[in-house]
Amino acid sequence: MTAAKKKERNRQRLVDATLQALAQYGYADASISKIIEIADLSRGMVHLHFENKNALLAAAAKQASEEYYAGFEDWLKDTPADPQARLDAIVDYDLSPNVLNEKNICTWYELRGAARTSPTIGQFTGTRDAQLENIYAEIFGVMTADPDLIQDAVYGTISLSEGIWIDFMLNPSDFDHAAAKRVIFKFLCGLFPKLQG
Amino acid sequence: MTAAKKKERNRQRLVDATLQALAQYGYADASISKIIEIADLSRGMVHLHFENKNALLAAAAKQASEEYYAGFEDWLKDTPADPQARLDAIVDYDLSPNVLNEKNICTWYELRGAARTSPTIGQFTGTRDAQLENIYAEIFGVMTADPDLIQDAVYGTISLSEGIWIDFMLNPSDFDHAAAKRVIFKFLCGLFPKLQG
DNA sequence: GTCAAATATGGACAATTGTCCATATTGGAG
DNA sequence: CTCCAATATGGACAATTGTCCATATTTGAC
Repeated sequence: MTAAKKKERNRQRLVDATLQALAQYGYADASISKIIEIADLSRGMVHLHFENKNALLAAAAKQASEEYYAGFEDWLKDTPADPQARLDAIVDYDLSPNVLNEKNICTWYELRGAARTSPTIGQFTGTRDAQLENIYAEIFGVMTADPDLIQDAVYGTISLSEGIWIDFMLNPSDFDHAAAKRVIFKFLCGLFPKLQG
Repeated sequence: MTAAKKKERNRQRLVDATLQALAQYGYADASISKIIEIADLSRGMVHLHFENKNALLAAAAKQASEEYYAGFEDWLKDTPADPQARLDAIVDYDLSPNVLNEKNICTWYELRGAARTSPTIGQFTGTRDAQLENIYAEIFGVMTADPDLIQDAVYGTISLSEGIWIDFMLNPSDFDHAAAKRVIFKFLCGLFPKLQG
């Protein structure tokens, strides 16, 4: 393996270890000591690859955000263009183990909390949120010309998903996939009676 | 002022300062140094009133939880018993500045994150959640006999409120009260067509 | 094989953390 | 007023934090 590849691999290990530490210990206790222990690398590596700890956290936030969309596009690539099918697929994706697993959800919760005091991290949590809004807005735009309805649908669907993720985080073992999907579609059907629930 | 009263007042200042520090700096940076600076008390006071820092955080979580319900009962005390009026009042309460203000929402977010690794804190965030479920379940129980519908309504309403609170936290200046209330009632009307909304 | 550059190691460092305690101040019963 | 217990102060303490650097190892061009 070339030197550049080895270096890149270690950088990646640091980012992955950071995400795991966030999920496992929370933002407050995701220290560099814990991160390098998970990554099985030495202390100096953080400084070699990143300006400081906050830059490492930002890189982790960036990756978490990008992973969501990479999986998203892959999940939807064979989905028909009609709104019903696409909504169904998106909701399934958001409730699939790709997205809805303890590590992902907890990490995201911690990063969002950190975003409040760290603009560098907020940049990445914010863009993920904005992208998701656009995706929903596009689909709902096919179903209605009423901009207020589109806005309500986007806002409601995202908020509802957000709340469901938090419920999952607080009580992963009790989580009821079917109920979650059913509730989201009950909301959507209330707004768009044409949809099948 | 008696000695006991002065002591109790200082204990209260510690708890209040803790909640403020959580909102202002986040759980990770809400150190004892910051807390006593906000409370304008000396370092040893934490140990006099609480076994350790975690007990102080737990007391803060307890108070935050209880304040929610104290305000809740006060807000609803003159509300008619019919479901429509009560739901309207509850949603208004959850969107009122009593509940939906930056300090409250940020504090709650931080405490919930901390609850994940601290059972002592989780105890209080958990009971608040459970109480809220009961309140909603009781109201929906008046509107339908279908237990599945009740469960979906409770789950959806709480998740949606939760998501809306997070949206507020992430973007308090852009928050649209009217839209939030409208979306919640669109959800409820989808489930219970009899509702006006 | 040689050697300079790139990469990695792990300890040093000041700053800050939560805990604890010796001391000072205050309150109120006698 | 006296004096002891209750309350409050602020510094000491080891542990841990994030940062930085001297040293070691590895890489790959020559």
